[in-house]
Amino acid sequence: MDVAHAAGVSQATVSLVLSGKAAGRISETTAAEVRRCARELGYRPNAAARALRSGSASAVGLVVSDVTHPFFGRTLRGAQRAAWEAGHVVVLIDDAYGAAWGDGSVEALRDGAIDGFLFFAATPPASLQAPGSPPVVVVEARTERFPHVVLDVDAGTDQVLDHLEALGHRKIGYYRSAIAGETFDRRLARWTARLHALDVDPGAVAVGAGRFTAVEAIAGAHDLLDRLGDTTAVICDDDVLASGLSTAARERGIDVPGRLSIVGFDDLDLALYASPPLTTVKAVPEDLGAAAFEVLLARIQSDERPENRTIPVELVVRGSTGPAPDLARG
Amino acid sequence: MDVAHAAGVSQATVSLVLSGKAAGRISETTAAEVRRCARELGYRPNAAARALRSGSASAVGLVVSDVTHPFFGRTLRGAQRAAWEAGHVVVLIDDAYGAAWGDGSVEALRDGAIDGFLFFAATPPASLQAPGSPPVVVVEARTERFPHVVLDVDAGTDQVLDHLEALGHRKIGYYRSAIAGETFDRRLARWTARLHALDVDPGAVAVGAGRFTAVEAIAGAHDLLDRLGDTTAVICDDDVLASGLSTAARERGIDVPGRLSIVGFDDLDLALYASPPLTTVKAVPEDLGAAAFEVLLARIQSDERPENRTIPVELVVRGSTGPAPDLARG
DNA sequence: ATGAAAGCGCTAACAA
DNA sequence: TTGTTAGCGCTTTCAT
Repeated sequence: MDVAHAAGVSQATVSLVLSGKAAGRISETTAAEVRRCARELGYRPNAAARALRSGSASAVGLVVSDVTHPFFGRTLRGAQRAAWEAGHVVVLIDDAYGAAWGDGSVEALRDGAIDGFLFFAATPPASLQAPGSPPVVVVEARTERFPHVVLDVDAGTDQVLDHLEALGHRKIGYYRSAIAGETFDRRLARWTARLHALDVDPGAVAVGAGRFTAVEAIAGAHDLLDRLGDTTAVICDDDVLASGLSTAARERGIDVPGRLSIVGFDDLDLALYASPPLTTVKAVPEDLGAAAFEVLLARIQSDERPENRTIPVELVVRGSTGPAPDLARG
Repeated sequence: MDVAHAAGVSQATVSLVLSGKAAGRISETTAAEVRRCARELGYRPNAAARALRSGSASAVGLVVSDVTHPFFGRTLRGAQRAAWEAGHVVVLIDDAYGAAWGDGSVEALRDGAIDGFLFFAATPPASLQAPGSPPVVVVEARTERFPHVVLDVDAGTDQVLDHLEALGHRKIGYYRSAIAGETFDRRLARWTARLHALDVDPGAVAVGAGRFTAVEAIAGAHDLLDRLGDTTAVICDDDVLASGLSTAARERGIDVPGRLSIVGFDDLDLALYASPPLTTVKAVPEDLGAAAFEVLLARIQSDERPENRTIPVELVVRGSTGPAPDLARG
């Protein structure tokens, strides 16, 4: 049960060898023997002791507003994988859109257990802004206080609007997220600016809001369709909402894209099941997650504030968008 | 910086108060003062030290075969929530269907950091069967070696088959998971038995296999449809596959449910976006996850092997199933 | 190239 | 009711 004893060396030697700090300090013969004994005895260093002594737990906390959303599942995968490769472990906290914060849940992740936090579209509690708090990186929200990693939603939204405009659409509606988020605010701002440029009153096109579940996305979409008017295209804050809109339109017999073009965001698997498949803005959430971890790691290791990162996105045109109909004639 | 000092008591008193073991041992006056000082100084106990000393990290590892699958997102949420309420933290490992195991990833979750493991449709490595290993509970797979929590897939499959049979279907095909899993084997066994009872040769109906991504689910569905023959209904191992089949059928102009009935499994949000919405077996993955954590906790605390648990499921009939067509006439 | 020894911040047994 | 004390298993400095 005792590697040091079995190998006939001191505890310190074992530590050096097993933590990879033996180079130039311990003879290769000894090191090999230590490793052999460790393997034989099934020895694994105690993480708690290591964390206590070294002050680093090799663990980061991921706070996600909704583990259930397909986008976050993939972001999580990217972050988890990057963390794993860097020898870090990932602690998951599902915030359920703020439901968990009332009692200061993050604080419960006690010192010593976590080297830093990643917030995925969730807002870090005030306590993490205090000096001496563990480092924080925010994903998909630009903040002053923390370094962040975001999708290039401005460019994505512009591409969507360019595409629709090229197809002749002017009355472009918006199906928004009912969940607040800086990322959604940015998209809204681009859309508003574009409508103004087109000399269209944003109040005169169909707008709606929905939450990220099928039932609510479809219900919200019906509300929006009730007020469709002469709107010929709707851009959506994500593919869940877009799928809801696509489903609602089908339920009403509204032809997509003949009567209505729909554009999603994220390029989730969902986009391919819709009929017709959704034109959407392709993001690679795995990259987003991985980049976020890298930034956090840089922050943990260097103590300097790392650069913010922006992950590119790309418009993918599928069947849900088409030329604007001439409603005056139709 | 030092609560004991600030409150004028010993370190031990602080420990007792802050870990809730003060009842009947420390005066309420003292306890209140300690708590006040702790709050004032922003003191939080060091988790690593606590874990080292007490031998329990209050953390469990969740090994998931695919964080990206909507079913697991919800299962994860259930487990995470239950763990949180019990004061435990959840460490996430995304196995990516076995991709991560080559280098013995779980072993890297070093002793002292994890009190136990939950395996979601992933197979615990041999090392966790050794005596002295942390407790393991397996989710959605029945095993001899470990306690487990599963959905009642037998009952679910039977309900599906009853439903289809009542609608007059005899040639019932099967769209299987290309990913192996005990849960899928069970469903297959029920289906095989039923076909035999109906005097139908399982080799004579349409069968296919697919993976849980849109692209592969749709591709696999097309393969299956190539060999549709006189099959009038297909049951699917989950809603992802069923959605793929629904999409593929639409692409081919196959009427659902007029020509082909489709049944899914899980009742994911996906089921509602399909057209028509999918008849499926409703599971509540949050319950599954929560139950799994409870079983693990029981195992951690009592050291006895806890009872296995089975979570009930329920058939939800929607538009994707209908009476069997009379193919001879058609 | 290796060992001895101190101590990270807690908890629990024992004293008072 | 509270304080004293001895470690938990490691890493790290300082000797050798």
